[in-house]
Amino acid sequence: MPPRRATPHPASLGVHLPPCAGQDPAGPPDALDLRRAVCAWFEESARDLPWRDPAAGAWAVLVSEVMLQQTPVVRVEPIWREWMHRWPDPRALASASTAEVLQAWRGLGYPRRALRLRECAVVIRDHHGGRVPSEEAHLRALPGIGEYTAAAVRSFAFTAHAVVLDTNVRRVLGRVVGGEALPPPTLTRAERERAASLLPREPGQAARWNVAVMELGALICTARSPLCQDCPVARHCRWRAEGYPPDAHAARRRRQPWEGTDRQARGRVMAALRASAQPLPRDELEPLWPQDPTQLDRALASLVADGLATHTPRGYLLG
DNA sequence: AACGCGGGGCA
DNA sequence: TGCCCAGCGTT
Repeated sequence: MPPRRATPHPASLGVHLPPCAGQDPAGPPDALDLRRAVCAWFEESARDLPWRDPAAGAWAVLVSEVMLQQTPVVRVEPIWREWMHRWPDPRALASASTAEVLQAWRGLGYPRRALRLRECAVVIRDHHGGRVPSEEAHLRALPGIGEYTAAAVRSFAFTAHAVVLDTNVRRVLGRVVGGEALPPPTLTRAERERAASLLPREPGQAARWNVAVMELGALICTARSPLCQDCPVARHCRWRAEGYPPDAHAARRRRQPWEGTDRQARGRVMAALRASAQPLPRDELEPLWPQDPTQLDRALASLVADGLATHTPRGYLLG
């Protein structure tokens, strides 16, 4: 049984997806068993996340996906609810100010995503009649929407046939099919081909599989300490069968430092700007980063360049 | 292909 | 402390 669990009732996805039946001939012979097991597990163990509500709509899905880029679900959920209440559709967000949007993004990290999300809203309003597009090319043309997010929106919001390859899916497939502890540092063609070969041909089944395998990676097949005892596909898992060989790419995986970096300085400045209703003179910013005034200036300049801060005669402002 | 970009929680 | 998290855009 999964550790943090879930809901008294089965989770739902999209509108009328068929149950995970399985006569879909795509993929290796084993694939059918694999899919059935993962989907059955999902039915009873999935988290009841609000953006999976069938009534949520494509805008809700798009907002959730952008927020979830490199940010854990638990931190996204309350902010997502707030955004949906405040800006229930693209037109609403398109009318919001930069400062409002950045203020409301608090705690999620990577605040440039908030600006891009509002830009998405403007483009959707001006070029797509206020509705989230479903074509891949149109989605990819939106700021901040890359390969993963476009596929996720197409699959989850439009029940399209799309290969959804996030960090969870990559890890699950890498382990179960590839026998590797962790996926390579950058997404490879081989991974795309593997995922495509496992994707059910029928779009509804594909969408179901996508969300189910992603959830498995999030709850059971976790990066740090996988719960193989509770895993519905442990008997299919090559990594397990081969005795859990260590991460082959460990040497090439590089960690990003934090202490003393420009990123930390930027974050500190942003927190101060968010907390202040009025412009902050540079003198009042200096105590935030006493160790290196040059670095502070660099951080300020980059924030202004990114559109996250404005330099007025009276000081720096959010947005 | 590699790098910059937040921030919090947990082993 | 190091690692991880439903990645993207730029170089």
